[in-house]
Amino acid sequence: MTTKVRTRFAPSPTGFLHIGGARTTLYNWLYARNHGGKFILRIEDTDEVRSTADSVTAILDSIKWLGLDWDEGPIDEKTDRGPYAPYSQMQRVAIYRRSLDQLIKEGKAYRCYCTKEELDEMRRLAQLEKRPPRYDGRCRSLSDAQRAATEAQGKKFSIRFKMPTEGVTVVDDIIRGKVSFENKLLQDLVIWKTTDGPTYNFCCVIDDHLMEISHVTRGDEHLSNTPSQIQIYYALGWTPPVFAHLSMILGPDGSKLSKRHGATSVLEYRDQGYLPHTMRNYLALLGWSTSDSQQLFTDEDLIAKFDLAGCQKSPATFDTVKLQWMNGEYIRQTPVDQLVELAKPFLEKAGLVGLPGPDFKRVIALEHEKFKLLSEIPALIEFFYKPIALTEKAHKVLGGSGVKAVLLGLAEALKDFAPFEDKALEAQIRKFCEEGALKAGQVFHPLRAALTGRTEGPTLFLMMEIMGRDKVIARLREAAAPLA
RNA sequence: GCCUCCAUCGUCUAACGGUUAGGACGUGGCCCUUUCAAGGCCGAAACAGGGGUUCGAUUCCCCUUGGGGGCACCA
Repeated sequence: MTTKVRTRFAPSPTGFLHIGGARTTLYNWLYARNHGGKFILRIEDTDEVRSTADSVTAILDSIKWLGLDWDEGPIDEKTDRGPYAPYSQMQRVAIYRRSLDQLIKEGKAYRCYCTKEELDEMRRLAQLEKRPPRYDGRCRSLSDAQRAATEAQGKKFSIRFKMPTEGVTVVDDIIRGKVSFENKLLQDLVIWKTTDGPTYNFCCVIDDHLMEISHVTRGDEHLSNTPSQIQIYYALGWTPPVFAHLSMILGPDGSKLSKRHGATSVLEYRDQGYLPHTMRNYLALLGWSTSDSQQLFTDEDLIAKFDLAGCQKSPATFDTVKLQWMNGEYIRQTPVDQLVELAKPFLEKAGLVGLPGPDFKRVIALEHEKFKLLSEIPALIEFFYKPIALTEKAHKVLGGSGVKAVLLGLAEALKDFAPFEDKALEAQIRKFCEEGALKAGQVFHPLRAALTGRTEGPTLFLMMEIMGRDKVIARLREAAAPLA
């Protein structure tokens, strides 16, 4: 019998999709696609105070931008698609309540009347006495009479799940192997809040079972929840899915990746000008690799080769430098027409769209191999469109002796020169050098400085062709004017 | 404090007892070149430490050290 593969990503909408979540999504997606299975998106919004609709939107947008699709789940803020709808937990409360009733009826869960203060005190004492800080089970064996008396006082209650007190629970993890936990260390967790709503560890189990999830792949931080969840599966008479816990992503200083390390939201990477394909490829390699250490993958390649069993157990450091290198690789692989489209929002933002000047396509093609980020395109090409501002180095180059005569001479030599094209221009300018007994460098460097305001930039003559005669002559004269 | 996981170049990683410990990013040098890139070639750079097991350990076991995660009526 073959089990069909069904994976899921189940974010709680309390913020943006961060890099770690993106990788978890990617791995689930890859695994499902690799096995011809389904990838499900489920929204875990049981935290009523922190969950927001904006977060749901941001998460959906992030996953879409990454270029990943899901077979079941919310398709927008209002609509769900798939046979197990709804896919947002707050719309599934009636379902959880049925399982809750079952557990209570079978004596596997009980009412707990402890207040937050009592629980805090319990934890504090336990810590003090160097015992594991866990709920001591004081409401577990209340008699009916005690219960009635307590409730007569109008005390509110939560509902706790009775964990086994002996034996071990073994988590069989694809990545980590068998991990055992002593049951006496598990605590009776709250599965239903005082506010009459379900908690994460409860919903998660029920949904993964009902949605027939075959593989639960999630972050390392959930590993210690897993034995408790497994016990809930057992209590409900269900078989747990296969688990895979991914190691964390760390910042450059070795601590958990967070805001102080820079961008953590997927959307920020979009806004910085990374390509979705770069993110997919880079994230895939952060904790997973092929035995030949292949670096660049097409999506088909990635789907074909990806395997959860090959994932690294140790945490990985997120390296922006390598990310940028990879983005440069993929930008170079992008056809110019497409690159122009991708650059549009950035050109727009920089105020270059609509200004007189050459076609973006020619300019972008000219500098194509230089871009590492889409966001740096405007700065590298803006001298074609905006008045130039001299960098310090360029200023120095123009201040050299004899530069004024060179610039004016060039303006004269080019003012009627035709055709105003790459090769012809090069021949003409080299001739100009010869006639003036000038070294190429003595002419090329001031020329570049005058035309671009900088000392580095695109290949000179093709750039002049694209810039056009009028602008070239004007800038030569403009640069020469203030010189002695 | 308790539970649990992890440990190869600066970083991501390969190695499934026997290798000159391989690749990639970054880095150093050279080449190409009007500049900056891109590209090509060459180089430096790692098995955390200590015990075992074994003819032989980066690889298996134990301890130490270091790091991560968890210990909520948050997910």
